[in-house]
This record gives sequence, structure tokens and C-alpha cells, in this order.
Amino acid sequence: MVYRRTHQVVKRLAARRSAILAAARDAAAEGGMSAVQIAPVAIRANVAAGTVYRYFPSKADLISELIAEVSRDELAAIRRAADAAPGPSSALAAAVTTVAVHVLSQRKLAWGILAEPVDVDVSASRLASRRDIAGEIASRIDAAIRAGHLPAQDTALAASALLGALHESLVGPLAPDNLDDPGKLRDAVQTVTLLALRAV
Amino acid sequence: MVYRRTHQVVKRLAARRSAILAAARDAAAEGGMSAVQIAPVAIRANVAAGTVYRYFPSKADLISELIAEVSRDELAAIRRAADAAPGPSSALAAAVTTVAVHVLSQRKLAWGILAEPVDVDVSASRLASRRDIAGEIASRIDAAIRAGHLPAQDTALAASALLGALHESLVGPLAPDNLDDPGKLRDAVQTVTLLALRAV
DNA sequence: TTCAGGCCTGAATAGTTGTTCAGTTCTTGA
DNA sequence: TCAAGAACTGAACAACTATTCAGGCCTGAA
Repeated sequence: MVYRRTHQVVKRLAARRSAILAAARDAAAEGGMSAVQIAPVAIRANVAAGTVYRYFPSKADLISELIAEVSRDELAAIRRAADAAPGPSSALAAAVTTVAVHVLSQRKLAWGILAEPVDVDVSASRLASRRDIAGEIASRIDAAIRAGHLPAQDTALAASALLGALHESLVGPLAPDNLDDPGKLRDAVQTVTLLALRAV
Repeated sequence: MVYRRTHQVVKRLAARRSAILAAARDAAAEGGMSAVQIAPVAIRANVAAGTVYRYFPSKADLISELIAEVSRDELAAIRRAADAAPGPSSALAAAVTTVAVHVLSQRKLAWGILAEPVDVDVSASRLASRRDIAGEIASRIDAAIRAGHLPAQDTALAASALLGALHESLVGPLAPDNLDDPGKLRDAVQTVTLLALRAV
């Protein structure tokens, strides 16, 4: 045995893997999912196209991991915001606001993660992403119900409806296009949040 | 001039065009948008692949027209239901219920029309479809507001949020999968309709 | 019946990208 | 410094389908 993975190499490999994922994320944030193609991503990450396949078995795996990563970040942000709120109702409000602000601040990425057509099958990871985030919202709704602040209802259905409303109105094709103005943006977030909370 | 389109020929051409569109619609209803491929659609319509191009300049045009057609039907159904209602509030409720029932009864088609990834660009016709239907809902919301049954609000935003909620919760990837049972289906429609109406 | 001209056919073409792999470069331990 | 083996390269490959078009078929007017 004349070659062994030394600590330094392990670190370099991990760094390269992260670089590829980051390149994919940048590409998605810039040009949507359609911009996440192996060759351009490889260039962004300073590797050859073939190298991508030493880290991800296929493009579907790369994108799936991208979706999972973004989803994890999102979930963590939601939890952080909700946990910092003083009670169940404001926790739900904070969670909803967080989602709204996040999707608005990275509209192309959000659209890519959520719904943009991709030429490979990533439905499983999209499903997982939605399930995680909807689950978190559902449990916040549930907490508010238990605290007597909301009427009893089908929390799972309510959570997915709520997310659908946020996504469609903020990053869907009908979303107002003047949301670059911070004032309008704040208004939109507030309006949609209120709408969502009234629904439950 | 020894050849002129006779009435009979014009009718045959129109029938063939309809047959191709119908074949595309059937394919979409059965296997989603991914099943709408030129060769299979041509077979369904009993024509050769090349013939499709005598009626539609490209696959994008075919699918765009399919979306427009389904959208027209949907819009007509919504108007019919809403106009038959006794007042603005129940008209809005009828409109929302109609959307819910329709998307549930043709889930694959609805998903295809609304959001399923397609390999050609159909964003323009999807946008138009959404704009039409959201516009109709928005005007119904507006009528209810003018009648004093709802608080003043951004009706366009509310309408798109409302449709997003319906779509995501009923045909989105998180939609309950046991909606084949008519009882459950009725429950889901009612729950989501209520949720939507509370939001506005 | 004839034939000019549009209509239809379907095999061949073409463009797009994900994926592979033989050859090259780099890393490790002796 | 060297051999062994891993990692990397990037051009070639492969697969999938939309699209084309040369040739055959059908329709309509004379």
C-alpha cells in the first residue's frame, strides 16, 4: 500500500465537493435551474466536466443535493425565527414571514428549487423539501391550535395551502414584478402574511 | 387554378387539427405533459409525425394551444358557476369550489397545465392562463368587497395566493393521495374552499 | 380521365447535453 | 527518487426527440 488518503487530501476532496455544490447553487440563483448544466457548473467550480462525476453519480444527484441543502438552510431559518417568538401565534407568524422574505430575496433560486422544469427527475427531493417545510409549518399551526389561538383543522392541508399561497403570489408567474423596491417588498410580505394567517 | 379548398376539405382540415389537439389533451390527461410528444400524439390522432407540423409550427405552439384551450374551458366553468350564485359572496365561493373540483377531477392534466416541467418554453401561455383565471377570481373578490362582505385588500395578490393555495394543496406533490374516495374528496374541497375564503 | 397542386408520410436529420473512459497528472510512502 | 495507485481531464460518445423534406397520394376543376 503506497497511497493512502491523508487528512489533507480528505479535506481537499470535501472542499472540491462543496465547490461544485456552491457552483451549482450560484448558477441556479443566477439563471435558474436551466443554468445548472454539468459543463458550466464544472467551469465555475474550476474542474473538468468528468470530475463532477467523481463526486455526484449523476446530474439528478447533484441537483437533489442542491435542493436538500437549500431546503435545510430554509428549515433552519424558519425554526430559528419561530423559536425566537414569544408565543405559538407569533411563532407561526414569524415562520410564515421568514418563508416570504426568503423566497423574495432569492426568487430565481426559490423558483428553481420549488417548481422550475428540470430535465432530470428531482421530484423525490422536491417532495422531501416540501414535506419538511410544510411539516414545520404544520407543527407551528398545531401549537397555535393547542394554545387555543386557532380553531381545530387539518393542519397538513392548511400548511401546504399556506405555502402554496406564499409561493404562487410571491415567486409564481403572476408575482408583481416591482418588488425590487424595498417598500413594496415589505408591503407584499405583510399582505401575504396576513392573508395566510387569516386562512388558518 | 385547378385546386381550390372546397368546404369539405376545410372541414376535414379543421377536424384533423381538433383531433391532434384532442390527442394531445388525452395524452396529457393520461401521462402528464411528458407524454405529450409529437410521435405518440400523431399516432393517437392517426396521422404521421410530419403532419402535426402542418397544423402547429412547433411543439411549443401545440402545447400552448392545449393550455389555452383547457384554460378557456376552465374559465367558462368558473363564470357559469359564479353567475348562477345568488350574491357576490356565494359567487366567489362557487368560483373557488369550481376550481377545486376541476383540478381534482383531472389532476394529471391540471398539474401538466399548471406546473409540470416541459422541454419547450410554454411560460407565455401558462402566464396567460393564470392571468385569466386569477383575473376572474380577483373580480369576484372585488365584487364581494364592493358589496361590503369582505374587507378592502389587494385583490390581484389575494387571487393568486388563493389559487396557489388550491393548487398546492390539491394537486401539488404534497396533496393527499387518498382523494379517490368521493367522501374524502368532498371533504378536501370543502376544507380548502373554507380556508381560501377565510383568507380574504 | 387527366393533371396541377396542395396534403400526407415517415425515415433521416440535427441539436442539445448528460455521461464515459483512456490517457495524464498528482499524491503517497519507501 | 521511484513505483503504485488515486484523482483529474476533456474530447468522444450516446440517447433522446423535435423537426425537416423528398417523394407519394389525394382532391378538384376541366
